Amino acid sequence: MTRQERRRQTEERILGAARALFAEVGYERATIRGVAAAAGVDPALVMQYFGAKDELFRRAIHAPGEQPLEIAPERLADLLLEAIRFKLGETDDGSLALFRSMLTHPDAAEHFRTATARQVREFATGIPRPDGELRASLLVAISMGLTIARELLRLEPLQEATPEQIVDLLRPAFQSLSASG
Amino acid sequence: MTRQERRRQTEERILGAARALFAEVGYERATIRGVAAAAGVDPALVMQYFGAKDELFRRAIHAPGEQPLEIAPERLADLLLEAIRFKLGETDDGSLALFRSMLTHPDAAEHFRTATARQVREFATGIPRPDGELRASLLVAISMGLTIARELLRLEPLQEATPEQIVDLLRPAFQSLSASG
DNA sequence: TGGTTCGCTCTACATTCGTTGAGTCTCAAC
DNA sequence: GTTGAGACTCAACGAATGTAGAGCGAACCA
Repeated sequence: MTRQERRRQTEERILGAARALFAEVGYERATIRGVAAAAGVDPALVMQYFGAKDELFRRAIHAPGEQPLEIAPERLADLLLEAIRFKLGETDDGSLALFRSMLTHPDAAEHFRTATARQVREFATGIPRPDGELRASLLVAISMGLTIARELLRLEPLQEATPEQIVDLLRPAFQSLSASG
Repeated sequence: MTRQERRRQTEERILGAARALFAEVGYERATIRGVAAAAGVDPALVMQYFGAKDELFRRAIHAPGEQPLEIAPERLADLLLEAIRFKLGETDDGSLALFRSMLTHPDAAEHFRTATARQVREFATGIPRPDGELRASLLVAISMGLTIARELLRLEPLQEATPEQIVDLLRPAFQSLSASG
């Protein structure tokens, strides 16, 4: 194995450990030393590779292949429900790290705000109404609340339910919010 | 003014400053020194009165008159929407402090979990169905997501909308989730 | 094979935090 | 008016954290 490969591999291991730790305890309680220990590496190396804790976090929450989903104006509700069903149960640590930290870490909050604003505008094009953006915001708020309650707070009834069950119950709600008529 | 009154008043001032600071920046970033400064008091006094930071937080999030609302089995949706409309725009710092910190502070998470579990059981009695608890959990998750998005993250379209607008848009969703038929 | 680069570690510093114990000052009781 | 209690402050400690710089050892290039 070449030197460059080994270096890249170590960096990826640190990034993975960081993602997991940020997702588990949030930005403030996750320490450089903790990340380094989880990655089997010296804390100074983390600094050397990422410069600062903020930068490490920024890299950690940056999901690799996050392509925007297509919007068919009428089937928006179904598409969103599909996305939620997919995400529930298999939410990636990057997103969880962002969710976990966005209430206490200003950078995380800002990142989420801009990402959400883009998503809201995107959804809103599928809801041709004067209050389209508000409806889209509610859709985002609802799915955010759902992920937080189930994956982070681990509320019992939600955690035990299957994604299909949840999505079925949520369908009327999403349809009424995304109704274009 | 007697000595006891003055003492009580100081304690209340500290508690108010703590509530506000916890609500603004969360448990980890709020410091005893910060609370003390906001209350115009020495940090040591905060310790003397509350013993530890954890205890201060516990006292800060303990809302004074939080009586459980009555549940008329059929009008559950309307009652919940009423509660949401009331809370939106005038959410107390104690609740915001709890929301802000519950993803990163284990004690806050535990407090929220038990409070929510009780609330879910309460709502579930108004939804006589096999999946009543799951439906109730979804209702809680939705209103939590709404409060977080609007009051803590301050997402624009949500913040600009009036409580009435929001409640109106949410009504079908709540009715479908709390439908007892 | 000798030198140099580079991945990586060791040690340490400065800051900030929660927390503590001694001390000060004011007010109430006798 | 003296005394004592209690509200409040001062100064400091120990631990943890982000961060910096020097140094080590092995892999690469000549």
